[in-house]
Amino acid sequence: MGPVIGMTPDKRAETPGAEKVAGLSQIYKMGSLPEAVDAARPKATLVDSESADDELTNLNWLHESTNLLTNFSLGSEGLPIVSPLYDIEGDDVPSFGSSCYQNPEKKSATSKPPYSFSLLIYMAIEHSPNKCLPVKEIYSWILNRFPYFATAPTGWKNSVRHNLSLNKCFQKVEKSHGKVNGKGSLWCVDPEYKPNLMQALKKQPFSSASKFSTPPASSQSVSLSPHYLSSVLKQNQVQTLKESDIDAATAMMLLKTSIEQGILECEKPLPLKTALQKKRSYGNAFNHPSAIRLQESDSLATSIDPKEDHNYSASSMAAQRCASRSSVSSLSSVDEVYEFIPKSSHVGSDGSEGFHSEEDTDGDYEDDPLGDSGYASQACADTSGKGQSGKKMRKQSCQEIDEELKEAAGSLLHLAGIRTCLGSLISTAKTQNQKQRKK
DNA sequence: GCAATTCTAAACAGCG
DNA sequence: CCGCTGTTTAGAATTG
Repeated sequence: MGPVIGMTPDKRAETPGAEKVAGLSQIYKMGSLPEAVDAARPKATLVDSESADDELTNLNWLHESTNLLTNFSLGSEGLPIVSPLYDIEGDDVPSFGSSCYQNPEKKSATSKPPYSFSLLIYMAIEHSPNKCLPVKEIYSWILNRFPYFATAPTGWKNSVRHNLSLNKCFQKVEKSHGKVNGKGSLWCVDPEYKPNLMQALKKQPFSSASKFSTPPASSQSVSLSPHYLSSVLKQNQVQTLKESDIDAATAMMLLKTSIEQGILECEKPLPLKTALQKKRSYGNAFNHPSAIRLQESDSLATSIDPKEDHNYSASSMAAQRCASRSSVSSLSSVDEVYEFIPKSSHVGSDGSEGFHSEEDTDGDYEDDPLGDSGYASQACADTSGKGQSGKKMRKQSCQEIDEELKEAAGSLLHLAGIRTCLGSLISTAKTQNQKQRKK
């Protein structure tokens, strides 16, 4: 987080919020003090960087944070304090900046959000009804939720754009359907990377509470990540059901194969390693034509991914590909999501192993697609010359894939819903039938 | 110490 | 021309 500290002295003098940030960045750096801490603490303590440092070393914050976790889960109004997560959970069509859940961020108006820009963008986009936002809307969402940026140096917008451009999690979608502002594009979250983003979110300070809190079963003190994930899932379900045309044929295939093999299978508690392997090979659970088609498209898309060349090493993209193969399934079952979270959260400190096992043969997996850290890998990217055109091609195919994914996911989700709904009906009908036969 | 990650700054081009 | 958007590069700080 040091960049602010790393600002040149003159720049720091220029920027009004800089001195605040310098102190607060210590808190941010910790990555363990959620904004709830800000809310529960006197602001003076926050601004005092020295005391923050002390707390860093003497671990008092840990004790505090355990207390704060209560507040963290439940706000004063009985609402989860982590509004972005809560929001996604609560509303299909989120309202911006007007509801009660905007307060938590505003409580920490002077503190830098404990989210990376990637996650901020992700949350902003996920909050949008269409899961697509122009840059301006992303700005405003962030501003709305994290007023810190209102006083922060304007460079953060540059950082947002920088992230959008460089981060392969975000796709640029040309405004084709008569959007109002002719300027700029819409930005969406690449569905391939949603699981990764969610995992990254899980790794954030807020969701680190899940490490302390009880499993999701405990209703009110439920960990946030499952909340978030399930809420995103719910939203995706609604979204896909609304937006996608459900291919009946595909649906039947899904009903016969994927659901049986995938969802049913994933409902069983699995050993960690098995679960992880299943995660990796989830594409296998979708061994129906459309799934195969998707996989093919997937590999096609990723194979021409210029970002892969530019931003990330091939090995990391292999991880992305692998993760992406499970993206549909990752969002297709709450059970699976829930199954995944606690395990991944205790697999490793960063939970990165959540998407793979040590036995991976697809390459060296890297779980975090969020960074713009590809700079280093540029050195080994000998195909970086593909540049823009390749990226556009990739974007196009990604859009196509996105559509296909939506369709498939929609079909699957829809059928899963039908299945669960009809399941009881069918079973009751069966029992009734059996009773009649017995008579 | 090093690599990876993240953030910030800046330059530049394209577009409205 | 100006402002916004998007891309790219460079550098600094942090973290594991």
